Amino acid sequence: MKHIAESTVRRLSLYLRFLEEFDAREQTTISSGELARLGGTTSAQVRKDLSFFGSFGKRGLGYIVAELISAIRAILGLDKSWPLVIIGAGKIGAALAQYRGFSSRGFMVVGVYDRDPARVGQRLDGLTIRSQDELERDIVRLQAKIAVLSVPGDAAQALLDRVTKAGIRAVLNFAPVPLRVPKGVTLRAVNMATELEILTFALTKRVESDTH
Amino acid sequence: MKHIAESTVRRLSLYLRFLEEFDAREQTTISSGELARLGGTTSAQVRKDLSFFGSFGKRGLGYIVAELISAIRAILGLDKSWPLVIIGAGKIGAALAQYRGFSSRGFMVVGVYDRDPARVGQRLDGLTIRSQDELERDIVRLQAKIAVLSVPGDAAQALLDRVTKAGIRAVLNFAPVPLRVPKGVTLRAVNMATELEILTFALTKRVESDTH
DNA sequence: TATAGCTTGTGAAGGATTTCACAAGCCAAC
DNA sequence: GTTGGCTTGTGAAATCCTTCACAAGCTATA
Repeated sequence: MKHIAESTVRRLSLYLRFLEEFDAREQTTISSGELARLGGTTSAQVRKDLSFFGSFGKRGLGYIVAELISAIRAILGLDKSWPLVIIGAGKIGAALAQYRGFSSRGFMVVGVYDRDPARVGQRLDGLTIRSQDELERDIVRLQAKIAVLSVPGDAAQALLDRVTKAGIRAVLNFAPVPLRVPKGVTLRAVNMATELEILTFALTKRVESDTH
Repeated sequence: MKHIAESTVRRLSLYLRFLEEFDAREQTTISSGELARLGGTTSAQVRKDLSFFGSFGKRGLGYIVAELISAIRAILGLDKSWPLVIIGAGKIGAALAQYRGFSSRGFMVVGVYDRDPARVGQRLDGLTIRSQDELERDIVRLQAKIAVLSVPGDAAQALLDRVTKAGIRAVLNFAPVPLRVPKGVTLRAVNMATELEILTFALTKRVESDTH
């Protein structure tokens, strides 16, 4: 398959959210134009995004909501269940472990780990916080491929190295440091400071261009 | 000024992080090649990113770390302090309110708000959770231009409308719903499900291309 | 069966971003 | 001061992504 841009995948995820809403309201068909309006893009963009993966619509009619949902789920890999481990049960890790939005989309938090012995054994919304010593064994046993890393920056790389050796193939990093992964492992970083800095850049530029 | 791509701003934020590390280690100069290696990009990209804003280096030598830090800070608007409000003191909101990484970069959490009367009045790391009724007054009084929105999806749009009317000009949205902002307001969304779906897409595609 | 009214799927065009490649310029050594 | 070794800044080329525009095809109606 040709390389797919991240922007396309991101939009597919967005379309899926709208489609699920439409499905709940029992609307059966939808046009690329409607999806585009909701998603803040153009109808051509919607059709192009989908066209990389096949043709799912009916000319003159649009898309059958239920069918398109299945199609996008399959494209994104959401037709399977994904066990994931959360490493670091601090503020962010705990918030994520208790976030309800995951299970509805096929993500299953199967383990939460912390290095602090005081935290190990505490319960977090149905899960018991486990020692980081158990990480490798659990990842192999549960066949987890996805890890969420929410530990202090100085611990992140070492833990990442350990879990990729144990079989983790995709990592969502919340630690505010850039990390290296071996080939074949996908890494995404969510960095609060960077997000805010993109905002201040926009604010700063706006003020400047107002005065010129 | 010509339009600047978001990818450029994102990289500048990343360079800044490396530069601050170098500064702490008292290294005085750095070349575009070194920055590129750390940031996972190319030296030409680093130089091009900077060239939109001026020329900050010395040929044959590279960049003076301290000077480049000041320059990038000014570009991103980090040479001022930015008061920000956090709306919603649930798990995510509370985690953000207690996150230490903000203040070091010029962001000052000046208020945390919740609609739940049981939460109002509780203390959160030096701040008292306030009622959402106070939002407008506080935003005007404190001249806050940035809001972090960490409320349930169904409450997000109404709160966003209120705070933009009160003077908020940039919003970081953690609610898992797409939002609309008036012209002149910058909106960024952080959506955990989308981030994970980009990972599963990568995982799924990898498996497929392995078997073909 | 023919027609009118929509909507998809997709090459081609256009626009944006990244990479290339090299002239210009600085520093250090002698 | 001259030379050698580096590194920047930047047009031009290449690549990537989005938008345009229209033929193809579906549905409904008569």
